[in-house]
Amino acid sequence: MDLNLQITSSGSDSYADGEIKDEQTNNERAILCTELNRVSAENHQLRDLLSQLNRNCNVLQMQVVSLMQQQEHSQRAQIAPKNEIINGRGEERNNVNDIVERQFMDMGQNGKQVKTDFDTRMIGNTTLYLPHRDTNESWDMKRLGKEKSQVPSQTHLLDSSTTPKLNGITSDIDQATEAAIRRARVSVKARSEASMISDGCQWRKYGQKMAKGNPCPRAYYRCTMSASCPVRKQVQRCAEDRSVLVTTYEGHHNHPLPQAAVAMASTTTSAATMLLSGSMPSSDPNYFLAGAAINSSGTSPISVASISATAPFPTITLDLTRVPAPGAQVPVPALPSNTLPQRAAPAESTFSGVQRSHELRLGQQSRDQAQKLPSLPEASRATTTNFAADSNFTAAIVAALGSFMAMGSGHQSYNDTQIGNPKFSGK
DNA sequence: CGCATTTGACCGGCGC
DNA sequence: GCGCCGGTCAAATGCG
Repeated sequence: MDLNLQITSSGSDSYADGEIKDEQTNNERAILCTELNRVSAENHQLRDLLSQLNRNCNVLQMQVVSLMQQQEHSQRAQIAPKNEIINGRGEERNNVNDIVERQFMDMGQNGKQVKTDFDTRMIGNTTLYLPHRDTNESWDMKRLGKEKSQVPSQTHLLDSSTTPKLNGITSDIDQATEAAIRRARVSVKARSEASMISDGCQWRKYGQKMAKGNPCPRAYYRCTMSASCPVRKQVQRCAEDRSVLVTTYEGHHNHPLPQAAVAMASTTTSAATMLLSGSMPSSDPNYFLAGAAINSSGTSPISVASISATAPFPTITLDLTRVPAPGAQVPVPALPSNTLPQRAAPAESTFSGVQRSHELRLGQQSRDQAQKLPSLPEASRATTTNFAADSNFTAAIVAALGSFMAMGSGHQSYNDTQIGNPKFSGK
């Protein structure tokens, strides 16, 4: 206002007009810059908030899983507490959990230091160790179970796989172990007509080979969410059953992951860690880790996860084709729908994994036969109980299964190359 | 035109 | 040393 008065009182009108316009332009520019800065700052804050919410969501998901496992265990312990005491399984489990907890402790310089990295929360009798809110924790989630003195403690260590460092914890793992973990592999077998299962990550195909003993070509992908991400995966159709897609993951991500990808990444890392924990019997070439869910007839166990020592690299296989799980009924917190990848899904290229497996069975069998399948709660209870022997890995597997089911509603694979499809010519 | 995929070449490990 | 095999590279090709 003052400026206008001064200018209008000057002698040169044309000069004054030009100056006024310049001043107005400068003012508008300054205002716009200020506004832009404000919006940028607000945007930054919102992103931080969103990131924090995602982390909290992951933490809560894993806590729910863990609590449900504990609940299941409590119920079973009430049903047959004597059996465990008589056959000594209770003691054995405690030993296992001691090992798990020791593994966790070993990852830090000492347990005390590790624990001080977390806030603690009490839910019932369970102590939860959460990452500090005010730090950019590379841990998506850590959880320690009940105190040792109580019935089977469960320790869930979820390597974030989303960041290069684990804030003073990974730094204590010697490099050889880290290298070994990188070489450890996790295979996922799932029924899918799509060329690739949706795991929430973005992949770029960098090669394809015909592998010996399988007429279907093997495709090689690398993660493209970060330029330096070391994660690779191989996708190949099963020779025996070409409706089954075998996806093998290697390495862990060194960048933040979308929530939809967290479960799989966690599974990979947890499996790798577990594989190297020495918990598997050396005498067994193929050791069925867990998931020996007994079906309703009580005859044939359904293997869900197995460890292979015969493969060139330590490999754990999750066989989702055998999980008799209809859709969303698994007692696993399905990921919220808003965590689904944004890419629109075409009609047919959706991964349905477990769900499709079940649908196929229903399509091939009569209703009566289908009803003979183990009911889900029954099967999952057995699975959960057996998994509890290695709870570190349990939560990750369960989370991965839940994630798959949540994604079953439709997500396009990153590319639509048909692996093993007749129209696809191998090398 | 830029980017993703394809595919032949290349490399290293392993067994003989 | 040689061949086989799995894995990766990179130029060519295709596609939107």
